[in-house]
Amino acid sequence: MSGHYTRLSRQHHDWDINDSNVPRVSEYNRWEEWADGHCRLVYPPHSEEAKRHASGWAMRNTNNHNVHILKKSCLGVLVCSRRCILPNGDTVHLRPAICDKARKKQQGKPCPNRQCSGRLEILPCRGHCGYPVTHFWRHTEHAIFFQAKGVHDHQRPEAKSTSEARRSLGAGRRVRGLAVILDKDSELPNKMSMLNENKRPSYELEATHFTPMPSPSLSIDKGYSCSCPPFECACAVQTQALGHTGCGGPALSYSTEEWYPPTEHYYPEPSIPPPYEIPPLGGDLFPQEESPTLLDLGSGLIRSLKESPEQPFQTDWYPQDPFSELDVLTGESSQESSNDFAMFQQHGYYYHQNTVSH
DNA sequence: ATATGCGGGTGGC
DNA sequence: GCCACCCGCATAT
Ligand SMILES: [Zn+2]
Ligand SMILES: [Zn+2]
Repeated sequence: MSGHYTRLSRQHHDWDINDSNVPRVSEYNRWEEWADGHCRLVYPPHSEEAKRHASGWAMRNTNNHNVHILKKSCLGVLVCSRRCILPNGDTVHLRPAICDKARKKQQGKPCPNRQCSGRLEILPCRGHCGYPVTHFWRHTEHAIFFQAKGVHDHQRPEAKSTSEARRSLGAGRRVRGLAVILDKDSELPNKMSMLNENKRPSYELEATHFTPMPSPSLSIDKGYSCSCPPFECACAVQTQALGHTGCGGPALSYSTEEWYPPTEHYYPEPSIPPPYEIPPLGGDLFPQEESPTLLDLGSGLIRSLKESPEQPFQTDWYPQDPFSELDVLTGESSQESSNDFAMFQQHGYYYHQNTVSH
């Protein structure tokens, strides 16, 4: 925080969140809700969003055992197991709850598209060497540094505001209005006898949410290298140059004390296939009882174990809550009855450890 | 109830 | 040691 600084008229990220000394910038980036790709941004110390470590992506705290740097990892997106297309052409891409307990309740719920028999499931993020994209936050007197690693290989979840709106609507009272659009049975509290199996989440309003494509951004990254296999990895991608969303802000001049030599080497991996596609219907991935439905979750232990080999990196969906199925999505429609078991195991694994690695 | 953070602890490499 | 994660606990909405 003191001493001399070397002026670098270079570009914005010549620093790394792990550097012992981060630069003192003279210009800040504007808030980037959907920062994607390997990027580094510097926000003003009073930026509300930055102070909240917010993001459009559903990021959860992770324990990196580093009190100076907050680390978060992406939870992916909540999609329909059948990848259905809504009447308006949109797809289901809800926001995974950050709270573990709430997230577990989301899974297995019926697809909000009442014409669809699918169920909601988490599409884990594997944008960083097969692992979830990570965000790092570091505060200094003069700025809040942000660094992301990896390229989301899934659609953007609905905005946080939308998610919150829904939650507040459905939580306390009976879902009305929006939910009614596509939803019908949810209107009736229908006693608690029924499992949330029948109640569709009040996610209908998602139907109008626009979807900006996954994050196909392909670009060259400078100053960043990834050690994962060329195939299947796009960690090194830096969205910055995209006019789109990635990060990258306009030049930001600042001075710093150190600068590490960038190691050029990235993998121009083609974008990930869009998660949204015409519903296979036929050879679907989930033959009905195979999908992580509520019931399945109940006996999920078995399921996850036997299917795990398929996924070298399954982030988090560890079906272990035998009751998650009975409950509803988020506050959706608090069935005033079935709540007892809800208070089962609640945790919210937030992990974070050391910061950025490669 | 859910969002966020914290931090000890485990297990793999 | 690094790192992804588990898990209980605390605080604020
Ligand atoms: Zn569907
Ligand atoms: Zn992601």
